Amino acid sequence: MTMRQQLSSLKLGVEPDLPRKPGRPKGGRSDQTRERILDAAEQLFADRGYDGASIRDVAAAAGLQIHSVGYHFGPKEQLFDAVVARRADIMTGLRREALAEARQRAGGAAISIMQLVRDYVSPFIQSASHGDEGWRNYAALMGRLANSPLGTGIIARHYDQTAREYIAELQRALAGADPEDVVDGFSAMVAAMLGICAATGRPERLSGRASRRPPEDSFETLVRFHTAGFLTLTIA
Amino acid sequence: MTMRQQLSSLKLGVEPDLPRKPGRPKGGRSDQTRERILDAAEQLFADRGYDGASIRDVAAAAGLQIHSVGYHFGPKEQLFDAVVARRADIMTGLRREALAEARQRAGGAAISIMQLVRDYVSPFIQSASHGDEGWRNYAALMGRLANSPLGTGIIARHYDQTAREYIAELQRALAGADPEDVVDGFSAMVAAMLGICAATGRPERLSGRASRRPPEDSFETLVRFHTAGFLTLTIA
DNA sequence: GCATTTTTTATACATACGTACAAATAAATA
DNA sequence: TATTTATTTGTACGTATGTATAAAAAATGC
Repeated sequence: MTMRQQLSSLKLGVEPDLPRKPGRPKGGRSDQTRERILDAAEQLFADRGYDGASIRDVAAAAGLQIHSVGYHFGPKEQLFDAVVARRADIMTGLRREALAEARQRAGGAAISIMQLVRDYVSPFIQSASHGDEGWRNYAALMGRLANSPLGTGIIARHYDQTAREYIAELQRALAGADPEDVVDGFSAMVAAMLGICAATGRPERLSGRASRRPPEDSFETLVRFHTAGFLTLTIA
Repeated sequence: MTMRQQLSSLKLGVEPDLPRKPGRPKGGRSDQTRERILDAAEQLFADRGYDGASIRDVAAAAGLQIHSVGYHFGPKEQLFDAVVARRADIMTGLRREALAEARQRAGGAAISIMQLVRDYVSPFIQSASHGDEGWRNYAALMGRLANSPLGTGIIARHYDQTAREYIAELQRALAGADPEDVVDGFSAMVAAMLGICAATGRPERLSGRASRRPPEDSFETLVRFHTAGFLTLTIA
């Protein structure tokens, strides 16, 4: 029995609802099907990676036949991109909104480092900890994607623009700091954010804790920790 | 043409040397074969992930027939573990050595935060930047493994013990800080370390730089940044 | 010098994969 | 009511996968 087969026998959180009959569904039922496929793909890609999750697994987890996935999303790569894009758009919206508000409050002055760190990281960690299972799967998927060649292009497409805006504000608030250092600090912050939400169990093992520390607690630590890190970059 | 097939046509750094004949090679030639297989597997696992790299690809990259891989390493999972283990042992040795020296220098007193950060991170970043191609591939592989379920057990097996020793020293140096915060800081440090060596090209894109920043420069920034982060944890 | 061991090649097998095609069915449209 | 469109099912195809078996060939050991 291969590892993939072992994994395939795992229960998935996406309940198959009902076996459905062929035929055009009434109303926008197809949108619902698309969401179900994306949910199932999100979980499987997060758990097993792009190559480890098959289209068959996705279809089965969504309670559909194989070809329905291809019908709605085309080839596998497009399905993967659709999974990432769905919540990336939401995430980017939240971050841009927070940035706009912070800019307004600052009224022309530089935004504080702590505020920038908080505003960038908070939507992700809040979604991953308070959101539904889909958000948790999405967070795990993004963590897995972070250092992989496959993820690079997708992340660039969906997240780089907003990242650059935050970096510009960080550099403004850290006048005198080497801009490259600020980028490194930003990268460190993102890496820590993804690590917190990955739920690998490593922090528990390293601290001897029995249960997982609430991501909100780690979030507060992350904000303090990385704010201090950024501030030290101004000291040449 | 599938994506995997496109990738398969890429040139690999492991040159096939010569087609060899069957039969027992003289001397410890088999050790050399094992190293070649590990080198090829290291690169392919780093580039394409566990499921994305096939045993056939590994064998071809090493200039061998398919079954030679299975002969030397058994099933695929054992090959993967052997790839990780080979350099993990070296890395762990360097870190423990550095820690022992630092303890001796401190002579019973707590080791400085900056020293601990430097000693833990330095072997990895130095190997990944000054070492041969194998070390670069290994660093990329570890980054890819960091947030994946598959990597969790392997990392635990090879890296947790040393990590706990460093964390204990960090907690000693940060008397008064919440031990859980220290673990979060350590996790952040490791995540940043892996991100620097992943060579995804994202820092270049975010900073507008044409070429990659030398990892040594990022290393110095990481040390400063994370030392400041740890120090702020003592302020309740 | 002959038998044994080690390592490699060559081939085979059952399964899983991504994708495509044809048919069926129900809603929407006219 | 007749036609079209949208969506799902069922099946099929060629290829790739992990693993196993059999054979061959070179070095070693007695």
